[in-house]
Amino acid sequence: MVLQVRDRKLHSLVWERAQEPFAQHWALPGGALSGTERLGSSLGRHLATKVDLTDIGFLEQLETRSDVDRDPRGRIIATAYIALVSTDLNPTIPRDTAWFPVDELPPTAFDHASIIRSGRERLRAKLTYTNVAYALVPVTFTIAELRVVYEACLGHAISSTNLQRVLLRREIIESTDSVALPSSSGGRPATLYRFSERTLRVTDPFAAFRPPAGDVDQRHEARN
Amino acid sequence: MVLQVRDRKLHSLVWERAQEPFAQHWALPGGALSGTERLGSSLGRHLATKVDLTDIGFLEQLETRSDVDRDPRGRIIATAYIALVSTDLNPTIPRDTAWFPVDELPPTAFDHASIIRSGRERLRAKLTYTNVAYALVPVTFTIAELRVVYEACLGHAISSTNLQRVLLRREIIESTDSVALPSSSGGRPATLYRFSERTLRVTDPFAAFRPPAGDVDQRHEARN
DNA sequence: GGAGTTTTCGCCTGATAGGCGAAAACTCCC
DNA sequence: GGGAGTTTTCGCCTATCAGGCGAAAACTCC
Repeated sequence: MVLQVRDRKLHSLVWERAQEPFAQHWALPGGALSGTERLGSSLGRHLATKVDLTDIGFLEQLETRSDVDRDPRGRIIATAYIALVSTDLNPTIPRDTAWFPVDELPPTAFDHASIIRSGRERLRAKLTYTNVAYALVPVTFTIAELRVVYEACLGHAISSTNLQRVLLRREIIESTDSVALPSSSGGRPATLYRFSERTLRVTDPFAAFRPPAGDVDQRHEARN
Repeated sequence: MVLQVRDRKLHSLVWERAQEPFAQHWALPGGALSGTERLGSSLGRHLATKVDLTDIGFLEQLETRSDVDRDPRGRIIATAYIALVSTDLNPTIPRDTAWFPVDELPPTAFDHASIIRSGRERLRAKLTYTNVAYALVPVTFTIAELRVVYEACLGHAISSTNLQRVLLRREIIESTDSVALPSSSGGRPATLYRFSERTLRVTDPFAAFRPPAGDVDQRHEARN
């Protein structure tokens, strides 16, 4: 499932199926697994050949569906992934492919609508306690741009004041020296920000239940 | 992966393999998927037939492994699940089966050690922002018992004072009228508590980025 | 130069994690 | 029966962080 914020809405990349079952319905990109390939790289290959998407900022396994009747042809097991694409990319896509807002999906094939809902929830959750947003925006961005992305994914309005303060306080983003080009509508030119890290980092979800201060946590030294 | 807190440590149920590959190594319980079964019920069947574990309080898909070389016999794809068992259950298990502390694992088969690490991390995370602990303790329990469970899973000491206050404040647990039998070591008899809900409920991971107060969130009415 | 826009910053409030210590309610032993 | 020791529970206080509000800053356009 390839997700990108376009036109202030969270979109998913979908393919129109030519063959039965579900001909003329929209399906998530993907395909059968070759015998010598891992799931992750299989997805990368499918995307690179059909769409010119080579730099995916974030790729994560979502879940595996095994319902017996999810495919009328018989038992097909599918593992869904989430891929996030930055707003500054606009890959050329084949004619049978389209971006659809996740909240205004056309008739979908298989259980793909349900998978997309599940993926959106995962993304919503991760936005609030990780820095995944780095994969959804360019390397540098303004708070206003970042706000649009957060609003599209979370599905509700948020204040740019809060967004800026919270992310700065958590040291998830940091300001650069440069400012964005003044917009045509006037207003103070926005500072450009960047993510301090562009790899996944989780903010401790709760202060609660943390080890007491000064505890060295001997039992789990090899934390990873 | 069946997890239970025993003797103040988080344990995983493992089977000793009789056949190659990895004969005499310990592996996670599980088996091949029958043609007409979903992954979840397949796990239930495998557990019920070999071990008398019928009431699993919590069962959740963890992840699917697809590395080409994870099984020397060839490409085998495996989907791992997490099952949580309450401390008051002690199922009879076959002779080739054992509970091992997740931090003191014997030589394990395949990538199962890595899967167990991954599962432990998932459990740690969920303990801090959900009420999953309901599946690890009996219906009623004392704060001291609950603390042992949390400490075993989190891997560090926590204060029962804080645990009690935080979980009560979040309305995750509530006190009952009864008290536990006085322990032989003396001390004030502990109040018995229960989880207000015994189905998974997530505490909002952060206050940040919430919809502004009074916002009805029209765009995501059909939240599920 | 003034009006309108957008961004940024500072001040304050409210909620919550969590440390510390005292009180409560027991058992055991002399 | 009266300590002494244990364990649980409660109250008080503090530190941290989300977040509302408003003012100042820095532009464009007329």
